Parts: sequence; structure tokens; C-alpha cells
Amino acid sequence: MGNITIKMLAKELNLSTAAVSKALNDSHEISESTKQRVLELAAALNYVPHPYAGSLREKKSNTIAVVIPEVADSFFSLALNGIESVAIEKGYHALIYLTHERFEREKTILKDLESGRVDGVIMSLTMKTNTFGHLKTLNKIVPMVFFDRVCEEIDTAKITTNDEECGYQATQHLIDQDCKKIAILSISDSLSISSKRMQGYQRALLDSGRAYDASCVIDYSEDPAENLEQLRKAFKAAGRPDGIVATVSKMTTDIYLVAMELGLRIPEDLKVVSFSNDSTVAILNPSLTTITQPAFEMGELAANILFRALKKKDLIWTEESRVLPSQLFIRNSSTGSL
Amino acid sequence: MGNITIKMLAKELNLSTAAVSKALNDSHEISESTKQRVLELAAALNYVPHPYAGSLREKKSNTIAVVIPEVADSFFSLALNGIESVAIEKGYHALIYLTHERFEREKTILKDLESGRVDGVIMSLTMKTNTFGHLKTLNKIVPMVFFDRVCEEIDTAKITTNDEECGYQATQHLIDQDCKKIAILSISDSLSISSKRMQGYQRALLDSGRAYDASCVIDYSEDPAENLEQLRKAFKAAGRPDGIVATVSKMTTDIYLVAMELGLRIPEDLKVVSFSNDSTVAILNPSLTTITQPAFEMGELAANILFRALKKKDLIWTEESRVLPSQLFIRNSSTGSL
DNA sequence: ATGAAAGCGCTAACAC
DNA sequence: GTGTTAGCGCTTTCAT
Repeated sequence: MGNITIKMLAKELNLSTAAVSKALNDSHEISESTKQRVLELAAALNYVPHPYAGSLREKKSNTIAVVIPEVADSFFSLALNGIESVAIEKGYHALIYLTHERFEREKTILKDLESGRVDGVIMSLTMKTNTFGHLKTLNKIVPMVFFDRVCEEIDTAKITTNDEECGYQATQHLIDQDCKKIAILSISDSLSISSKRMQGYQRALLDSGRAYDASCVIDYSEDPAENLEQLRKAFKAAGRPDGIVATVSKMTTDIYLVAMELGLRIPEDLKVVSFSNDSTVAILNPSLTTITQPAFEMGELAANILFRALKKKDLIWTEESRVLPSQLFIRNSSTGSL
Repeated sequence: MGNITIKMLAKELNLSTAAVSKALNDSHEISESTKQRVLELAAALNYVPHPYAGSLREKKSNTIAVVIPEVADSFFSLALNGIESVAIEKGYHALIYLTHERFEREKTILKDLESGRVDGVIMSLTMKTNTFGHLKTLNKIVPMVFFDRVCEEIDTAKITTNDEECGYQATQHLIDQDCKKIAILSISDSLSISSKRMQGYQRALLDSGRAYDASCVIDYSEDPAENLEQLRKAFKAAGRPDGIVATVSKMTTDIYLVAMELGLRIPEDLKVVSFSNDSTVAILNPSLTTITQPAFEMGELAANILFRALKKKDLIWTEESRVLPSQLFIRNSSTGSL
């Protein structure tokens, strides 16, 4: 660990630690000449203040935690990017915690964060998070901002996109392309973004006078083999879907591969729309129609709100919540123009 | 920040803080009965020890820093994933710092890390890092492990892949596919992985009796528009390449798009091999032949070595260096089998 | 303008 | 088996 301390500087300069500390912090009660001397020696000795000593006294760590399900995912990595950009700019440090979609991990991590390790938390829930006690407890101790997979039950700022609308748009787009039977890939029963996307899907069906068919819902599974099997079953069935909305980008590859395997052509036999932030969507075979979230901006915004709140305590949190629009990009996977 | 302290527990229980501390740490010099009492109250009051107080005393933060160029990148996000997995398992916390390929940012970050904020550092250099003083300084204070974009000048553990060989393999593969003129996309002049891949490329050319042609080297630029322009120029030239090795995955999309734009068919007119960890390579149009690095494992290994070193100081660092093999996956972008 | 001293929360000698 | 004390590195009253 870092070695050279204020005490050493003080001794070397025949000053008190107090004087050195004040000089280092450019206090007005220190003469210019001593400030000079202190600063010079500090630079010469390569003095770097020990952050944890300061934190202990000031009860302020200048550190935030980012708790997300996964980082090897284009949405979350872009969001993290946005968060980190703001953090560094504001002089904060970011601890990263991955839950890997495990509820238990989320609870353990949040429990640790009650310690005072961080001044604030930015997070996105696990797919399986269905109780909220651990969130409520932490939120009493430390400011939290949620993004994307937010917790409706907690009274704090939340950054989301227009999920219901996007579910609607994606579905409506497939309806416009003459799809007769539209399946949807759903990620979670408990997550609000998931149910919102599902609601949009159902509303679109209803608006065009179609009945909601529960057999059209394919649930995402942790087990990749299981996912492939689900898709095979769905695509082989007598009344197989001719359109599919994937609310989670990681299953896009599976859809393409299973379609290929079964000789289903995209988009002729099956039209696909996927929620995705992946940069390769334009060069897929065929290029993929997507709902794309403003991932970087969501991260940036979440961080900005958190840091603003960290400055002035008198913030009305929930009023800071924002809904950023996602965008539908129509490409070849959902149109006839291949 | 966290509020309930050992002092409070002590008062409540009519014990000294020392006794409480020992009880909490399950010391043998404390009676079972008091341990019980302490543990119960701690649980009831939801006591969580303040990490920075401990760090200050123990001169140990249980925190590491991960310094990488970018996180919205499949290689680095997978590596981060590997690092975080190990860290959490060992009870460590991971601070994440993104350099965004800026040398200045790298220096600033490393300077801060001299403070004792972390017990160790895992990092991958900027494309532009060409002096090493900041690395040497930090390495004297805190153990460092490099991965992928390593610094040869520093005497510590380095996790790499067989970059020279991979450059060779990729090039040889294109030669085997009858490519007459093979271009290479290079990322940096100063990075050792970059020059190794380049060396492999040159060796393959030489082995098949070809001359190295400097005009075949396309340099990666920060500016996306500039990159596209470079590719257009190269692909339009009279003696345009019929094969290309991309040593950096982010330009794959550009290659595909420019080829499309100019009416060049992949693989018929232009065969492509790219270094990539992207999960969508199999469903690109056409599917992409890749050199794929063991990203997750590299992160895991780097972390394991670091944590092992943190335990026992008597470690011979350089001997811990490891070269993990990358793998060539032949797909349609480089073969005739479309 | 500078110094002495206390204290942030914790642990580790060293008493008793 | 439990308490007293000192100290990690820093800032901040409160003297002087």
C-alpha cells in the first residue's frame, strides 16, 4: 500500500501534520510560502493521500457501487460505460458487482454495501428478484438509483425506457408485416420491464382484434440447451409462429440457429424482432430488426442523478425518474426485402 | 454511510470494544456465552463492520483495480467477468477503470492507485501506451498482473495468448484458401500483441515465399469515418486485397459494410478472418472465421495469480506468466462453401 | 500563521 | 476471559 504520509512530510518540514494537511488543501490560514514548501516536498516525494483515512473521518468514500446482472452483454456494458464516464469525471470510483442473475448473490452484495463502503448504488435487478426487503434496507442507508430492471416498490429515482410501448411497436410491426401468429420470448415473471413489454405485446394483439394465446409465450431458461429445445419445439409445432419478438438479446443467436437447423427461412417463414444493443445486428444473416435502448445514456443519466443527490441531500428522488425512448430499427429479419 | 459500530454493541452489552471485536472474529480467548450474546445483538442490530476502518489498520483494502481500455467489447467484458468471478469468491472487491484508449487517462488512474486504495491491479494497456514510467512506479507499490495487452518492460506476471502464432495461422489459412494479396488491419505500433500478430503475418508470408508489402497494412484509427475511408480506399485500389486479417474485432462490421457498399462478395471476392470474441459471429452474413481468445479464462487466471501473490509475498512473479492458446474457427467468411 | 489534540471504526498488544 | 490503550492517516476544532 501507499507509504508516504502527512506525518512524514510534517517531520521533514518541521511543521505539524495539521499545517501540512491545511497546506495540501489550500487553506487560507496557511502562508503562501509554507504552502509552496509543502507542495514541493509532496510532489518530490510523490505523496498521494490515503483515501481510506479520509473516508473514515469524512464519512464519505467517493465510491459508488454498480450492481448489474451481467457485463458480457451489450446493453449492460454500454450502460456501465456511461456510468463510469460520469463517475470518473466527478472524481468518484466505481466498484463493479455482477449478480449473474442470481438472487442470492444480489442479496449478499447488497448486504455488504450496508457497511459504508460506498456513498451510492446504481443497479439493475436480477431476473429472479421477487422480494425487495434487501433493497429497502439498503435504500435507507445509502442513495440508490435503478436503471432498466427497476424495482417499482422502492421510492427512488428510476431510469427506464418506454418498455410497454416498445413491446407494442415490435408486435405491431410484425402485425403490419402480415404475421399471423406472433410468439414472444419472455425473460422473467417478476421483472417490471418484462411484464411491461408483455403488456405492450398483448395490447398490440388486442388492438388488431387478436386473442392472446398463452402458448405463444416462450420462457427464457438459464440452461442454454433447454432454450434451444424450447425453440425447436415451438418452431416444429403444427401451428408454429411466423413472427417472434425476443425481449432479450441473448436468444437471438439461438433463434437464428434453430431456424437454420429446421430449414425455416428468416424472414420468409419467420420474422424476427429483437431487443438488442449489439453492434453486429446490421451484418447478421439476415440483418436484424431491433428495438434498441439508449444504453449509454441510461447509465450516464443514472450516474448524474446519483451524484447530484450526493451533493445536495434535499432531493426529491422519485421526481428525478426518467423514461428515455428506445428506437425500432427495421432491418431484413422482419421484412420481405431480403 | 453505515451507522452501527462496535462501540455501540460494546456499550449495549457492557463489554469493551476489544471483547466485541474478538467475539466478532471468533477469537478463542472469548467465552462461548459472550460470543453468543455479541453475535445475537450484532445480527439483531444488523451490524456490518466498516471496511475502511479495518483497511486503515490492517493496511489491506481487500480491493483490486481492473484497468482496461474499454468494456463495451466482447473480449474485455468477458475478461472482466472472469476477474470478477474470482474476486468475489475470494472476498475481494473490484474497482473498474476504463481508459478509453487514452494514454493520459491511464496515467491519471495509475497515479491515483498509488494511494493504497487497492491491494493489487489487473490491467491491459491502452493502444497508445508507449512509455512505461507510470507502470514501473505503480508496480513498486502494488502487485500488478497484465493480461492481453501486456507491458514487456515490467517484471511481473503476464497472461497472454499465442499472438504470433495466431497471426501466422490466420494468414496461413488465407494463403491455403488461395488468397493472392492479404491485407492486415493493425491496431497499434507500440503494443506488443500488435507487433506479435504482425510478425506472425509476416512469417506466414515469408514461409510461402511472398514478399511483405507495407501497403497491405491498414492502421486502425480512432475516428470511425476515417476507418471506413481507409477501407474504401484499400478495397477500391487496383491491386486490391482478396484476403484480410483483422487483428481487432471492432472493425469487422466496417469491413462487411464497405464490402457490401462496393459490391465485393465475402468470401468470393474477399476472404475475412477476424480476431473476435463476439457471440454473434456464427450468424453473421456470412458467418465469420475467427481467432478467438480464451477471454474469460485469461481474466480468471490473471485474478488467481494476483490473489495468490497477495497471500504469500515470496512469489516469483514472472514465473507465473502464462500463454493460453487462442483458437481458429473456420467459418464461411474465408471459405468457398457459402 | 501554526500547533496540539481528538476522533472516524477497527484490531492487536499487553495488562489484569 | 475481558479491559485498556495505542495507532492506522487524515481533518478539524480550538488554542496559541
